Amino acid sequence: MNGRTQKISKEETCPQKNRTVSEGYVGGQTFLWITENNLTDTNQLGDGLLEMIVSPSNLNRAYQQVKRNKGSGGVDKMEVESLQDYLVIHKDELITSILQGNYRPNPVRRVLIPKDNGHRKLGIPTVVDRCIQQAIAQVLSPMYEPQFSDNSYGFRPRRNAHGALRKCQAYITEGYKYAVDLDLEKFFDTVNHSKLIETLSRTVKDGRVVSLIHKYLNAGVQVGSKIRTSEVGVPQGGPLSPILSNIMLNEMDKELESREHKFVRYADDLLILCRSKRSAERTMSSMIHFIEDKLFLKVNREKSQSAHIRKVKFLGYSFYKSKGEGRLRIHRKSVAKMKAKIKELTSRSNGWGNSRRKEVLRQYITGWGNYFKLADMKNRLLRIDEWYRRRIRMVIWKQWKRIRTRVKNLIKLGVKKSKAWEWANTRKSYWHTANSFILKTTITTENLRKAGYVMLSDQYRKVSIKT
DNA sequence: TCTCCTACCAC
RNA sequence: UUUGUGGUAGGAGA
Repeated sequence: MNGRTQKISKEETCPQKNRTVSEGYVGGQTFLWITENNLTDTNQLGDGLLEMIVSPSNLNRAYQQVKRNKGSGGVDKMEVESLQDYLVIHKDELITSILQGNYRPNPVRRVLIPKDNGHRKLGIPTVVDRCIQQAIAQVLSPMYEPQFSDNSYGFRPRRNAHGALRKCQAYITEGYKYAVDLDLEKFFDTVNHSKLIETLSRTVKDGRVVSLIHKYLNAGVQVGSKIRTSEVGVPQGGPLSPILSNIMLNEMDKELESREHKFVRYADDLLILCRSKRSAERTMSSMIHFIEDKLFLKVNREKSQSAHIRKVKFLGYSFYKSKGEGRLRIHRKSVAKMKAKIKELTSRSNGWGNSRRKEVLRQYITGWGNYFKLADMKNRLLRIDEWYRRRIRMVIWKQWKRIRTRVKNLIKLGVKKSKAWEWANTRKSYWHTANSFILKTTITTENLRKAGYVMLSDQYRKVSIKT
């Protein structure tokens, strides 16, 4: 199964490794291996932002990123494998049409993916558009990073969910026991274009860049063979979308900061910490007002609440306070999800082979345990482990039961008793060794306790890294 | 120490 | 069945 991937990586890494052979005649641009065939036009680098975006080094980095992600194609069905060939041929006309302002992005391909409730709408741009969007994002990111809030953690370099959770924990320790949990309804679909463009042009002074981004917002979606225009929303699926969402919601962050609220935001998930129930309620209604009237976004009132910190769910965790300190625990929905997944992996994965099943389980458990390692849960860890062991035993028992009924049927049909039981025992020992192997080696206390130890060492690391 | 690749997890 | 960030494990190399 990994023969294919090895082959691909060999084929694709070789030209990159060998790129230095051309160093002699292409001078300073050698590291841009897309352009090494035709780089007569590299001295168009000005100080304009658009020129920075279409500069060979930036476009090259963007291309590399798009290729690395190995996403599927957009409406033109071009895949990332053929992207390089396309770019070396059409790079010049692409760049000039972008610079002249007559580049028209393709509409995005509509893909629906199942979510917990309902489905999520994705808009997948063509691979070429993903490159250009990535190039824009790469230039915008360093411009915006300094002005983004310290309390915003989603979609940002060197920031993660764990940082957001640590911050919540710190606020709770400081005595903020009530929280406003605001859920922005279908955030990506409801972004108001003119508000976003207005916010954008406050920082992005190059009007051509703003207009290019505007074109991406207006590119529309293709459903079947029809192209539908998009007056609101930013397509969920483009490299530009995450930073645009942060640019939009940075306005909200600034408002919260000017009101001196304690808050933590992860993408469109917002938690405002308050000292009292009354102030939480007041904050919630005034922030809903602000978000809907000033930012023209919609707040999902059913999912939003102001409540004691024990009741809120944030990034898969929930909170409580013990001995004056804020603590984290795994929200029960996350535990339920994990159980469902393990159930699926242990029972419905027939025909996968045992080593494969063991490997998949190990990967899932380590990933899961690693994400939820911030939770205070020695007891919880052991409970999960116990549950898992019972689950495996049950699977073994069920299989044995199935074998026994089958043996009885065979005897009824006239098969010799000894022959039937001999067969049964070989089946039994097969299943038993298969499953007890998993029981012993995959998860168990060792693996889960390891997650607990990692948590402790991580606290040390966290202190030193996190300034 | 660093670079690159794969796989998985969370949001 | 997509994008982004971060994390974990494994592999190849100097």
